[in-house]
Amino acid sequence: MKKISVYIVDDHSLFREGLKLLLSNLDYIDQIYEAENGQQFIDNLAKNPVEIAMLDIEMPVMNGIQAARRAKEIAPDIKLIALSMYSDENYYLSMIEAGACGFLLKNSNFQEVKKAIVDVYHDKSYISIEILNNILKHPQKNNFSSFYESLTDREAEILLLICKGLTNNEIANQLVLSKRTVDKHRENLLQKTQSKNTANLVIYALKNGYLKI
Amino acid sequence: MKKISVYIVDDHSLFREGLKLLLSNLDYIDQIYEAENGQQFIDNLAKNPVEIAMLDIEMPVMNGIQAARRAKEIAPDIKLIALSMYSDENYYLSMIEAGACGFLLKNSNFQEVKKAIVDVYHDKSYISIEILNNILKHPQKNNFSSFYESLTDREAEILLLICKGLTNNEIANQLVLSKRTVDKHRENLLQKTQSKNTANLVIYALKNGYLKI
DNA sequence: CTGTTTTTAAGTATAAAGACGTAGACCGTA
DNA sequence: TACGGTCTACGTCTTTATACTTAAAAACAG
Repeated sequence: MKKISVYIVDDHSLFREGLKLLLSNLDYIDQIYEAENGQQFIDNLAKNPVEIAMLDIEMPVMNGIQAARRAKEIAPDIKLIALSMYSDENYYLSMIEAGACGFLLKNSNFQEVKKAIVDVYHDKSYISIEILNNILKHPQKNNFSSFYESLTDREAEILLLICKGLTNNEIANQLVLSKRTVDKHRENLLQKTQSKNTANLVIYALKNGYLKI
Repeated sequence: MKKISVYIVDDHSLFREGLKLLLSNLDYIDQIYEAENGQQFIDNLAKNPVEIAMLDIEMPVMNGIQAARRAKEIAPDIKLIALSMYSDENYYLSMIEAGACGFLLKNSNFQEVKKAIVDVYHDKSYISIEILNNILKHPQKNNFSSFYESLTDREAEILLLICKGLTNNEIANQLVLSKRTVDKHRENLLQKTQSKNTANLVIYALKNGYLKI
């Protein structure tokens, strides 16, 4: 079997180092490159071509979804494996659409990682059983409607400020808008996210990667 | 030098496996045990005594702070290293109070991990420079006042319901209380947690382990 | 250029939250 | 028993948030 080169893209250095060491012990793994965010990965992908990239979804600077899209533009044949947390459930469809064909939870074991790499390398898709379970348990969270009604940039911006505890008035001042405009954005946010109030909004923001704590 | 046994307590299996492999290559490391949450760690600590435990702060079932307290009860001489994310800044004091004397960010490199283990083993404390920076940048978030005014059981109960998005009226109905009582509890919560509003309360609940998502 | 989405803004309501203060009941303990 | 802390409850007033509607710029894609 031809050896497989791999890119590990994750913002936690320890995680990268550990995974790299685990993979380096496999005889069918060739080069292993690291990047600490999507931007760094994209910037160096041409220089370091790989068969497989393992992408964390939540990362600073450029997240896994954007990175996946760009990677497929640069190297259409690249295979992408998403490394997700439980909390990333709402991103799965975006990742599929961006070209990922492997899905691993970060708390899956190394056996699964190896299987994912081999499967994906052979043009099969791999999804860890926990993720599948998760999707089946929360079908409403993974349907396309919620996916298509994603938040606009402005809405995401305002959502963040709401989560920081600013009132509509304060947000309006900060963004130089009318308070009524912010009122409306907030109302749309509640509707889009199926939230009843501010508390629900904060939880939504957290679960959907808009807010990092 | 006597060899050092280490417990790795983290809910991400891949992270554990990677760190374990990294550590196992060091000649001064003896046994390496793993647990995927605080409960599992505490349950097996007597069976697997170690010099050093590396504790993730945010974990399901039992978090790092509770685990640290219990561990010190079971094995007063154990040395504890907190493995934190950027987001755990509000936990530092709790972790110090719980007995941790090492602080590592998960995106620190393996060099730092090694130094932390050696330092902590020799009764020195170790704190990664990024964490120190972070504390110095946000001194108000790390003061003792908030730490000493911990919440009562009732307050914690009501905090949870607030986070779930219930209104004071709904909470009053659910707990068979007057709405005015819930009003008062909420007011006290805001004061104790130094929060301005519901959004701040939810964030507080998350950062302080009252709420798990 | 045209249709769509996003962003902006406002009117008019009601509901909920937040900021003061006060005070009795209960419970463990010093 | 007396004290401190918690839990309960109420009054009043101000500020914020929520719900419903309408609509005009602005940005953008086909």
